[in-house]
Amino acid sequence: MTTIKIKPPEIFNYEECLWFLDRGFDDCLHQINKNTITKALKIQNNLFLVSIRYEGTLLSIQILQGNPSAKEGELIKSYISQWFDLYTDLEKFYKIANKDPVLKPLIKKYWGLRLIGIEDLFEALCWAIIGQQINLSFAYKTKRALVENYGRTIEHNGTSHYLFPTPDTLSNCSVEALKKLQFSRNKAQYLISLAKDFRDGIISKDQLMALDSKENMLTRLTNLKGVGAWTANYAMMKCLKIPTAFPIQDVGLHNALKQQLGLKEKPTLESIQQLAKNWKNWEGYATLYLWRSLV
DNA sequence: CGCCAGGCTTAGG
DNA sequence: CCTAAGCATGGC
Repeated sequence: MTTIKIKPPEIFNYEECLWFLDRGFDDCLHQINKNTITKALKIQNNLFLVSIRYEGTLLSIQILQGNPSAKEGELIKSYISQWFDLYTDLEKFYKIANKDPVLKPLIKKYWGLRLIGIEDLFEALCWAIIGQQINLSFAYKTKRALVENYGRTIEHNGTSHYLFPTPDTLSNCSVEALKKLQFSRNKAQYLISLAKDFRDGIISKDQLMALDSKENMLTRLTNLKGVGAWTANYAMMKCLKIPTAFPIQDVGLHNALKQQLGLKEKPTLESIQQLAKNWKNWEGYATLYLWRSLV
C-alpha cells in the first residue's frame, strides 16, 4: 500500500484542523474515525480513497484504494497540502493578529488552525448556495441528499465514500427532482444553472485563477445566478485561497464579533469595516478564527 | 402572526 | 440607487 508523507509548516495544529472537519455536523464528503480522516478524491479523472493521520511531525497519507502513478502521488500530496492550506505563511497573520484586540486571544486559543478548503470550485459554490439563509444542520442534510443521489461512490470495507456530483450530472437534473431533496425552487434552479455554466466552460477555477484581481473575480462570480457577494467571497476564501476574501455579510461572523466584543446587538457593516482595518490582507483568516470562536 | 439560520433575485419606488 | 418580499425548512 502506498503511503505519502507531508511535512507541515511549523505553525500547524492537527487537532484544530480536525475540529473544523468534525464540528458536530454530518459532512458526507469525508469521514472521521478518532484521529483519522478518510476521503474520496478524484485526481485526473481517477478515483482514490485516502486516509490521513498525524504521526510524530508528519501528515501520513495512506492510499486505501486506487493505485496512483508517481505523478498522481505528487498530485495527491499537493491536493492534501492545499486542502489543509499548508502553503500559507501563518506567521505573518499572527504578527498582525497579535496587535488586534479581537484576534489576539483567538490566535492563542486556536494556534495552528488552518483554513480547510474546498478544492473544487463547483463544489464550493454549490455548497455556499446550499447553505444560504438556512441553518447549517439543514444545509448538511440537503447536501448529503444531493451527494447520495448524484455523487459517485467508492466502496471500502462496507462503507460508501462519496464524491461531490459533477456539473455534467447535475446539469441533467430537473428542478422538481431537486425539490424532492428539500431544495427550494430558487436553489434548485441556481444549482442546475451553475452546473450548466461549468459544463459549458462559462466558468472554471482555472479561468478565475488567471485573473489579476479580486475585483475581477468577484464580478465573474456574482454574474452567476444565485451567487451574490457573500457566496463569491466564501468561494474565494475556501477555494481560490484569496487571503483578502472577506464574507463580511456572514451571520456567523456577526455573531462571533458580537460575542467577542460583548455587544448587545450584532455589529453594523460599517463597524465591521472599521475593525477589519486591523486585519488588512488577512480578512479570510480573521473570519476563520472568528468562526472558530463560535461554540 | 415566531424568529432567525454561513443570502439571493426580482419587483417596485 | 435603495428597500421589501418571497423563498423552504429546522431548531430553539
